[in-house]
Amino acid sequence: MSDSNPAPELFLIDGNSLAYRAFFALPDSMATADGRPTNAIFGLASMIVKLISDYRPDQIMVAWDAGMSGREEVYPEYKSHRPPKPDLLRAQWPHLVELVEAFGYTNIRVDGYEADDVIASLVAEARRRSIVTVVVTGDRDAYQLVGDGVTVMSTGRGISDTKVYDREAVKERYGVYPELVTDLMGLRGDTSDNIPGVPGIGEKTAAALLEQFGSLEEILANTDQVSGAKRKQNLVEFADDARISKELATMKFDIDLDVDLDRLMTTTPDRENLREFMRDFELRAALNRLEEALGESEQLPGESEVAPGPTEVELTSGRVSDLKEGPVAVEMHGGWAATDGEKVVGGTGDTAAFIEQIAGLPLIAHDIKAIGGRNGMLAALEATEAGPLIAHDTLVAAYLLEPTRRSYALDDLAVAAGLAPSGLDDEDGQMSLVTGTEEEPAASLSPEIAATVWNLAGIQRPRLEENGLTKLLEEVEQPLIRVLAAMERIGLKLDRDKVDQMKSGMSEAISRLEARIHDLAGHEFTIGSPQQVGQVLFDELGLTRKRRGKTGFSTDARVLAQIRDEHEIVVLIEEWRELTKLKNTYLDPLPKEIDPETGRVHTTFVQTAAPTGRLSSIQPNLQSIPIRTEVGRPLRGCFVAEPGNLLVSADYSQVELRVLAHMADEPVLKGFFLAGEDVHSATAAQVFGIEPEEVDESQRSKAKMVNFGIVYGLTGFGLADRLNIPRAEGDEFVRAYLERFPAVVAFQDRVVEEATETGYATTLLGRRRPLPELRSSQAQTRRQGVRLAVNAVIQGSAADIIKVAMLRCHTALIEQDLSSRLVLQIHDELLFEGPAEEAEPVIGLARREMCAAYDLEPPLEVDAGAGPDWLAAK
DNA sequence: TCCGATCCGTAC
DNA sequence: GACGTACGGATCGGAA
Repeated sequence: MSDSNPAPELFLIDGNSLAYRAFFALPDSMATADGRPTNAIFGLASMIVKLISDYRPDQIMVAWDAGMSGREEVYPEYKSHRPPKPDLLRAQWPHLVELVEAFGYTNIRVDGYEADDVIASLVAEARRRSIVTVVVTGDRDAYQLVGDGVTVMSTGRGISDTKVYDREAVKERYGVYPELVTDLMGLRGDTSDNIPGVPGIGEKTAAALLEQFGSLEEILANTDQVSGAKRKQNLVEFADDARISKELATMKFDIDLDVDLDRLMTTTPDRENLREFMRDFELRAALNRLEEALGESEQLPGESEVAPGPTEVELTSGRVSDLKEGPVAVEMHGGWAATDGEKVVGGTGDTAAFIEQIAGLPLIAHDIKAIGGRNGMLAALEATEAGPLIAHDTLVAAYLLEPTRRSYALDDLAVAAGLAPSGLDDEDGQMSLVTGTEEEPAASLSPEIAATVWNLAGIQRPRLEENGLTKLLEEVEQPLIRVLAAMERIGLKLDRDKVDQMKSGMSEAISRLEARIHDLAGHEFTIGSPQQVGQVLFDELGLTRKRRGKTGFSTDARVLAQIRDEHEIVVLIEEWRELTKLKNTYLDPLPKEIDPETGRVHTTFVQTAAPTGRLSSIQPNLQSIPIRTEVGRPLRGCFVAEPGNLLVSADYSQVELRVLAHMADEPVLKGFFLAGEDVHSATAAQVFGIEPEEVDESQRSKAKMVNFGIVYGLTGFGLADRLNIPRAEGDEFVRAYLERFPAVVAFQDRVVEEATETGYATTLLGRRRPLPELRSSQAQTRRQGVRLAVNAVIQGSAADIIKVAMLRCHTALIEQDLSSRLVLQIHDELLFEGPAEEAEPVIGLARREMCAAYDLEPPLEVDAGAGPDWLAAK
């Protein structure tokens, strides 16, 4: 917008558009403490606050859909493929209207009409009264309204990035002026509204044609002059579609609104009402910004925990010693910077000196493990006399507060907390500075980042406290950062020669399989394409279709196993899949991960990936190295100890079932473990009502699946599907199991009840997973919530336990002056490497520390072994 | 050419 | 129409 434009007076918001945008842009985990979803409410509130803060408008009006404006009569398919409103959005819908009321602004809906037509008619009215108007929407049709005192503020991917379009901006973006926007839409269509347009004509082509001919009708009248035979033909063939599409995209300016704009322009917000509403929905950040914008800093009860800290960043010097005593927020991307909450110090060079200075200080940082890479800040601090002291990691804290967040990028967290973004781009967890400019070199952002980290930490502290997460953070997750960093640094040796040996002959074997498969199919096809495999198996060869997915019939391993006898091609495809999987996923990529510096592979553990509390492993993922099949298992043997060293593997026996027995206080299940019985056989004996010694392998295997299923939130249907038995039998199994273990049922009920009540499931160590699903109006979603709740508690508690075990093992190794070290964690297994002579003591140490990690009833048990490679160690 | 959705398969 | 949690490879189709 140019400077000469007068200040806007009226903002017209397309409520439907904004609500949907906000809903999909913001995490659906966003909810009040009692579990009511708020992401759309927050998004709309934020937008209104932004408008107030940036423009001080005289009036804001929000229009809502109340029909289709008759478009469905012109074109029955209009918006017909839209999925129904998601439950979590539906739940918020009435409150969106309330929100606008609480602001004291006007909701407007006209029966039978869509929001954008209401807006168009309001725009017409505003024009007549010379009111400068901004239309706020994510709907691109609205550009037709631009001009003559009217602009369109368009919301982008996030709700916060907006752009205001005037005539020239529309032309620049779409290649046409506003009056031709509907012609453009007619040509290109709009998939989101199910408007067809002309095939093969996209935005660029449409704009070029309009440039050339002047209008849609001119184009359609002169198709003979259009270049390209196919395009010409399509224009003739789909001319009517284009006309209908244009009509559908054309907004109605002539709805009888029956509103007195002049009177509405003078309404004022009721502030107390608004505060009450925002408090109820816990929209702290939006409220804070509003208060700030309105220059009223009066604090609300319970809202006094405002972050201290530097709001303006000004470098005072380049020495950390100029900071006062206490925690410092540190940053080291590009340049370096540190702040004590009052002043910020920073510089560009000599990070080594900086590290020296912060050693031993309580540090606040965002993802300290990643700062400077694997041999970065933490490694350097470990090498100093005083070592690192992690007082607060904003990444890990954010994860405990909101374990289902999609993004933990610093600026996303900052913005969500109501802070100004720092300008850092750490989308993929790898922080990098946004592109600097000539005047503003990128490195100069370090001070802003440090200040943002400090402020964010200040907001997180009281929230952690309120949610009982401080102890978990300070005693488990943050200490674990150093352990994980050490594991990543040490890495694990991969024997390249052994991998090459496994690979030898594999390409030839795959080629032979391919040739035979094509031969049997009678033609060549892409075996790697499930779609084409499905066509060959089901359409051409007529084999039995089992399950179907979104796009076609499934060809996954379980289906293939079931139709193995119907045609010899099936086994060949199974073999081809197994070999190509092994080669493409492991044998080919893994050797590339060997670091030339160390000769070892160094995974990265992600502490914030799984909402249950589990770790994940990436680049490479060493938590999914094959072990179950003959073909894959030898790969474990390729991971070896250095000469003179051994690997020690120690894994919990049935940790999740023990956690279940403990938490459910289930006497029979506990009895199995206490008596040292085979839990699956014992379960089978119970469920089938026979003696343990009578249990056959098939019965044991079924009981095993049930046991696993319980941990995952068993259903009869799911079990039947997996055991390949009728639905009724699956139900019967589940019924028989639950009848024998009534305490398990009580436990599940308890978990679900508590989670429904509080909005989250809680593990042994107080880790929380929000479960908005349980409050859904849809039964299917609620059932999913039940499964998630049960699983979050069991899997999450097991994750808690092994994290404690890792800390204990790490500490014990150092205290006992052993040089063996942890190298991997695979959920219930710890892998160590060290001198061969330490193997026995390390096995003992691992057993002790892992068993002592948590006092369960039945107690934890550990199997451990040592060997020159990972396969031999188990 | 790139990116996201989908399917699939590996681990626990 | 998934009984949970991950990561990663391949294909495919749409957008650029």
